[in-house]
Amino acid sequence: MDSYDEKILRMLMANARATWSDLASSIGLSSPAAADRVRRLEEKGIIKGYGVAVDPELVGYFCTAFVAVTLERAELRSDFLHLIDCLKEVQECHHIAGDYDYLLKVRCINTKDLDRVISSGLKSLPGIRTRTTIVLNTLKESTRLPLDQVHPEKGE
Amino acid sequence: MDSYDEKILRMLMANARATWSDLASSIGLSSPAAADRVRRLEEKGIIKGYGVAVDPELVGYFCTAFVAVTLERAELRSDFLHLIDCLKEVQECHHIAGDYDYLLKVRCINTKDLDRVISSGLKSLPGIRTRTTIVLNTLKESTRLPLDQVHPEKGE
DNA sequence: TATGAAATGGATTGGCC
DNA sequence: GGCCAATCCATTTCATA
Repeated sequence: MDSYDEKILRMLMANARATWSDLASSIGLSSPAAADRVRRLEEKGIIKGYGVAVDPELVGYFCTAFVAVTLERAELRSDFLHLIDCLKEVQECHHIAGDYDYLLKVRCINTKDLDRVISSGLKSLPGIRTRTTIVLNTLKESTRLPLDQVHPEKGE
Repeated sequence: MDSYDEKILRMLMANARATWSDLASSIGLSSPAAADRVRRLEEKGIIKGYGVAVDPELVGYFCTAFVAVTLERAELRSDFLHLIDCLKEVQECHHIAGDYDYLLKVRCINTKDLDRVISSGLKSLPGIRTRTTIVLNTLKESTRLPLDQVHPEKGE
């Protein structure tokens, strides 16, 4: 992870479909060298994959919500994690400190669809307690890391 | 937005660096047709961009938190939104229903860095109240939309 | 690990349906 | 809107440092 790698990550964060030659010239290396570095970043697991940012509303997803979850019995944990894995509407699942155990980010078609995910999906487990926070409007949503301070000793 | 476009989005969500010919053959079109469709999806705003998924911990970001924010006076709103825009550590900002006004997702180097973002960043505004929830572990984090039910009438 | 040149293969353009 | 064919350009490989 030197400054070339940082530039590569920054470039790919801005446009993952950039050609190797664009990538290479923008960071000041030859194409083979840039491609080699990207392959190594992939092998190290620093680059986990490439994706596309789709406007959720333009494809019919009008409802975003955060669902805080508490499991009333510890035995539920593995069932819960499996359920989360299967529910495509659950985009994120974080184990959190505080009053609740997990925080989920859920993306649905509308509130009726959210009801389905919560009532037929999550609540299909017994001893699960939820608190849902509806998102009224999303003002910022970036998958980019700050990348101001990359720790070089990591990822080697 | 017909079934070809849906397949394109699904393919790009899985690997945005796929070549045109891979993309084309996987959806059953010729390369120029596939490239045309992607260009149209970009023009319509359905595709907002392409990105790379970087492992946060492997580049030194060990702390994720959700910060709920309440603004005590409505006049703060524009200053707050400008601040959010500038703070690179704030990856997401959602206007929410409920006890708090906004929910932020924040990605930092460590808890000390989180303290800096909250104390010197957010709290630099007067009348702002926050409640921070630390993420202990992230079990799922995908930027993919479910895309099970694309509304064809939208995005035309 | 980087470079440069050669060979390969994919992307783009234009004509046509 | 899509296909095919031809041109053009990017990627990959290999030899070298």
